[in-house]
Amino acid sequence: MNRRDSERLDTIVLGRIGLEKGDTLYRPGDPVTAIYAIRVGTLKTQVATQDGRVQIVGFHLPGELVGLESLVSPTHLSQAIALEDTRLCRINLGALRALASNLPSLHHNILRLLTSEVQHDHSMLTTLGVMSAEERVISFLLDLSARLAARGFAATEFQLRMTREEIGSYLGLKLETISRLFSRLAEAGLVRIKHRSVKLLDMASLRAMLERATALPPVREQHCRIDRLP
Amino acid sequence: MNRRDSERLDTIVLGRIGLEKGDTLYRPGDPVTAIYAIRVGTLKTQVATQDGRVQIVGFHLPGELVGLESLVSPTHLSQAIALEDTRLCRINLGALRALASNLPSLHHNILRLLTSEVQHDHSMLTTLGVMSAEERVISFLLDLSARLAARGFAATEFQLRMTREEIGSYLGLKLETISRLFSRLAEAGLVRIKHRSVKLLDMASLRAMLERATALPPVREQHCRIDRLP
DNA sequence: CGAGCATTTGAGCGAGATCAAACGGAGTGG
DNA sequence: CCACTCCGTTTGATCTCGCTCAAATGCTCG
Repeated sequence: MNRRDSERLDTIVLGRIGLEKGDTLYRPGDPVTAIYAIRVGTLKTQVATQDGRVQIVGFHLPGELVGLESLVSPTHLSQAIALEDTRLCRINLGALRALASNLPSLHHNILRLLTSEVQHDHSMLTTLGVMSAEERVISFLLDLSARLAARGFAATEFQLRMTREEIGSYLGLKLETISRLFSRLAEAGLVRIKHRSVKLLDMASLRAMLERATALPPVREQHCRIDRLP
Repeated sequence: MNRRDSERLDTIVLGRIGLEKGDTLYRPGDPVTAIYAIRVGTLKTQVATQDGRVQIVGFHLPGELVGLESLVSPTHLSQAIALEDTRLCRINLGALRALASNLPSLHHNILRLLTSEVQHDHSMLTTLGVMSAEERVISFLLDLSARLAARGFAATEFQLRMTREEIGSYLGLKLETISRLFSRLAEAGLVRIKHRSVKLLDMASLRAMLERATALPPVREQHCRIDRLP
């Protein structure tokens, strides 16, 4: 999105919202009237099952958007909750739609954001589907690090804004498992984790432990009829 | 999408493709030139890790679209493979974009399809994150049943087009576990499964075993201050 | 009819869950 | 300012569900 588009985008910002830690931005069933850009703070989005089990489907950092997946739904299907005191821009959906229909690049960007959401979800499905607990935790730390770095924050030293239980919910593990694995990684000299403050000491080794598992692979041989990958 | 739009859509169909069982439609790294509508047959889409572990992220039935998540990406990030002999319509992406910019309802529909993809992925994340193996298998059978019914096929009696191993990859389980659970559900009189042919005998009980786990909506308390400015 | 692959079933194992207890830090009220 | 309390975190002991390894059976398709 170029500067001019950004300026026109500013015209559809409805207002600013402040949330305190624990506040809900929206919940399942709420009518969808806006999407949100995070100025300061962190949110989680989660879906819940009838019996109270919760799956956290995303953590959202400053500079990222929230609520995009509800773009065309009449009501929200997930719940967004602030992990700390947070300030957001509220972006009017109707105005956004109107503007987008006159601004192909905006439309294209919305599509791009949505598809990258899908691709992130696919990588999370891979994480939950095939990775060991240790790999999931490393993958979580590296993902957080990369996203913070992309926003201009330090890549190797940061504060966790979520509890062990929330990390566990996100990764399909229990809080004790998260705690144990943090301890084990620290023992191995790969990280230093005290409470919520994290320092990644050996990014290379952490990445190496994932290379076994991560990465959307390069091209494979040309013929059809590959029904099993090596 | 109404009838007139559908007719205009027909004008951008590039051609028809036939795939044999096991053929790859596209693979990671391929340039994205089209999306596909399934006329007859079934596909799986999967992402692979460097070391060869595979996560199946979707099964795609007749009448559904494939490749939508690559809409704005220059190259594919996943691989699509036919599970049986399959015929598809190839939809030219450039033409689709051009048509969409003159046809707001088409644009809206594309967004709707993408967001429902996101929501399906969120429900899969919940499945992988919090459900037991038995719940996952039931959820898989009911999802398949519902999607087949939505396309006019029988809801309680159908053929599986995928192996136990593929079901396992989709659900984050091993093939032996799938087989054992099929046997157990059959023993309990809830289903009849012989090889690839499935008959759901007691949908009510199956749903009940999931209700514990599924469904999104209960509202929680907690206030949201939408009008407090930073 | 035979070969190869998918499926079923059994036995034993292990990663992660569960149960339990102690510790520590942040916020609150005296 | 300190003590108390609450909650998040750490760590240990044990258990269990789903995995691994193994072998037999049965389709499917050439």
